[in-house]
Amino acid sequence: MVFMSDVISRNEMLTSLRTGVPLFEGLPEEALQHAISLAQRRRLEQGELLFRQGGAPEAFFLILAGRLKIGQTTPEGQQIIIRYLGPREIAGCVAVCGGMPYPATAEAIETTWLLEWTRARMAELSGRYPAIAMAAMRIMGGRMTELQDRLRELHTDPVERRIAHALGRLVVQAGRRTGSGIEIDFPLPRRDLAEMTGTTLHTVSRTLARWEAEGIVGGGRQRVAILDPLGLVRIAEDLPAAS
Amino acid sequence: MVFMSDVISRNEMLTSLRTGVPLFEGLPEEALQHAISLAQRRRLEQGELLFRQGGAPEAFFLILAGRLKIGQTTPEGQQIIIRYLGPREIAGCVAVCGGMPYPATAEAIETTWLLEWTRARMAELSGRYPAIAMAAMRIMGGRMTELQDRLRELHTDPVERRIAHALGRLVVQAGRRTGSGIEIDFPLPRRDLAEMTGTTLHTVSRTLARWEAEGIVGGGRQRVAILDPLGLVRIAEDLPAAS
DNA sequence: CGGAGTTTTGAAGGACGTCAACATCTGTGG
DNA sequence: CCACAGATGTTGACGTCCTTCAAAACTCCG
Repeated sequence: MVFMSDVISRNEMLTSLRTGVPLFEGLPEEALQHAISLAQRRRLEQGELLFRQGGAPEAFFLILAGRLKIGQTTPEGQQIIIRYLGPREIAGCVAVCGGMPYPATAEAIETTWLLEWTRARMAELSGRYPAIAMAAMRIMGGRMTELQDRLRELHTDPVERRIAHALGRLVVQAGRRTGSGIEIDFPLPRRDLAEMTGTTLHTVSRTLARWEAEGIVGGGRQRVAILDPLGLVRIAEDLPAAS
Repeated sequence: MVFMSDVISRNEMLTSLRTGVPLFEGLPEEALQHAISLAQRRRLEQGELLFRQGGAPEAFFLILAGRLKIGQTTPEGQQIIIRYLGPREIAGCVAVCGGMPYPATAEAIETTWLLEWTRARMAELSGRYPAIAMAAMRIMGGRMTELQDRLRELHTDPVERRIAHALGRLVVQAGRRTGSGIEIDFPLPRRDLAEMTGTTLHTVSRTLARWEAEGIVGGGRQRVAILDPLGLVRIAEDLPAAS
């Protein structure tokens, strides 16, 4: 990955951002250059927090490389994971666009490079180039839809289906083909999978163990690989076991 | 309510929309007039659907009077309620702003008056007056935060606390002072309260019966009134019973 | 090799859903 | 005005999915 170097040229960065970045969808070249010229580059080590739940919305981020975990903590210390964010995705949009405190905490789960815009600069940009504001709204709309779907799942589906759905989403977002199947491309402890699906690590462990015996998933410590994607879909959608 | 008449003047409507409508926050008078001149007025009877989950995003709405229920249905027919929307709130923003199908279904639970903008007109407006786009983003941000909070609740809180939280939100949104307490100002069957909190009408019934015995809530068929708001907060926040 | 973090597995218990029956209210038509 | 049907709400008994509690095995890293 080109961003892994601290000394890449602006040109290299521009090239990689020109396509596949939802935030810049449909944005003219000149606007893209202007936007990037207003950004700060920033590096975050594994375990570092980018922002904290309840903190003032100071900046808005685009992930160049690495991965963030967005989570919420209850007053009692319970954690849940709202979502993971990877390269080309944005972070902090709810707070910065809405002018409210960050609703969740963002932690780097691996070394992460970001572009950072202050709130003022973001406002300036989205005023000058409406396409950026439109794109941000599209992104928020998509995330909102996903949240609604998860809310429904949590209401209506048993644990097993929720875990299957969560893995399905992770495959789309961070799946990497390997010889025998598709692997989730970052360390994913059972504990985190539990916090994504509203259950306990015990139940996740038991469920994965059963699936492993059935040849649906594999993997080791903090690793999950899907060996039989169709089998997983069958569980997620509660279909009868096709012979 | 002034809107209850089908024959109100444009001036009357303008006056009522000038303040307290989040969508028009900080909008200059001229923009407000322009926006309203582009809108269609529309009336919906109780039980009618405004839009359907999965439908193409045709229009964007501002509620003048009445109330909508936003819900999702699973393929198996299970229902959940995402939220209620009342006067001065907007509907359809996720779909229209994001250019995606409506993620949920909107049903009028009482006779409802709306302003309606087509997708094209909304795009035109938010391009011309960035303040409208900003306001829409603020609103979406707020709703997203609320969804995240509910997701966390559903993961971490027992049923009783979730019902208490749901009632708390309804009080803020649609509470009406009465002699003895605060009443939720629209018909709210146990069934709906269950679909808001991810439980069954049986559990809701049992819980409300217990609270009624403790003097915390009251009400009858499709009616809920909060008699002891502090008691409800105590349950929602899991505080020790203050003497 | 030791220690911390992660995962597995078993057993017990409980919160809440499911099933079932009944009560209550509302509106409709005779 | 009453009877009836249908929707809504109440309540009890029972079962179960999943959490909680507990302990041990495994893995990684210094």
